[in-house]
Amino acid sequence: MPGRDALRDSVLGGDLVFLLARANALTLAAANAALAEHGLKARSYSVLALAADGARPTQRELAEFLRLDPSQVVALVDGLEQRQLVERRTDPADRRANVLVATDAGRDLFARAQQAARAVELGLLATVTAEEHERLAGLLRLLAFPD
Amino acid sequence: MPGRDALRDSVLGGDLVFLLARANALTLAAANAALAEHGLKARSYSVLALAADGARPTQRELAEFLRLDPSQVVALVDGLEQRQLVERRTDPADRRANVLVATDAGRDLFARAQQAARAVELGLLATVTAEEHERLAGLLRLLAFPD
DNA sequence: CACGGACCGTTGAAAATGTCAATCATTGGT
DNA sequence: ACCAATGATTGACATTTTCAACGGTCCGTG
Repeated sequence: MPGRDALRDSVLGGDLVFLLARANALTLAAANAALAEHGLKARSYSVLALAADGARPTQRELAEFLRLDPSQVVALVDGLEQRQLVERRTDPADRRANVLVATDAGRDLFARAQQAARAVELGLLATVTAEEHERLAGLLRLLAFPD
Repeated sequence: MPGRDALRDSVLGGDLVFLLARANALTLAAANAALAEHGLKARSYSVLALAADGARPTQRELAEFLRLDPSQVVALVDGLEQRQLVERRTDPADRRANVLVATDAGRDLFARAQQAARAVELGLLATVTAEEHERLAGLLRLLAFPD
């Protein structure tokens, strides 16, 4: 029987793809748990966040940014729109496209949910200095946005 | 119309959970593409890896380590066993448990797949020094294994 | 020793996600 | 004015996730 962490010291222990997958699974679960009290999940929180800070993204931009199929964005936006947290406005510059805008209620909810999200993030990295925290974010950005 | 990266500079740009999700999605896709020529995906590669380096993990240990439901491990191991890459041996110390062992063919395939995996990882972090690469792995380990 | 509760692997079903093609309205270039 | 390309939407389909139930085994307690 391998000790509790014989596996951790195996080849996969240095495998970035695996570490990313596992870290993602754990943090996603933590985030979903914290967002649940606001009726959100990481996905809907992300959409609300982008709508709330005035970037006025189209659904296609949302899909690309969140790495979702456009049809998944439809469902996500439907949910938020039914709760009156977000509005679809047809883009005056391109009437095929919908631009997402948060309602006042949406911004309010986001502000509260964001605190929960921040608390989770700090909890996850409680053992690390703010400097290392930022370094991690920077390295992840490199992986998340390879230009 | 937000510039190509107005979204990137939004609140989510500093959201660790989001960055992890996106980085995971991209690296997973890259890894799956590279492993496909060996008939593997990231999941089956991980199982094979753990079987191949002699840790002799039980399926339950595999499930916990890979953050999968035990029933998913069944399917994964079934696939590898049918291809004779891996064997189930009932643990002599606990006859309820199966211990996973790679066959010679399994170890061979793993050796080849591992090269592909390493190449992907280096490609993903090509813009970064080896030191930063290792620092990233270390920080991810903190998130992936919060003890 | 026998019992009973806990645990391992397996199965099967249900729910959630992901992927894809087809469609309609609109755009932009020729 | 045409037509290929694009954004959103729908519906179908595959894959993945999650859960409950089961038979076999283990182990501590009576």
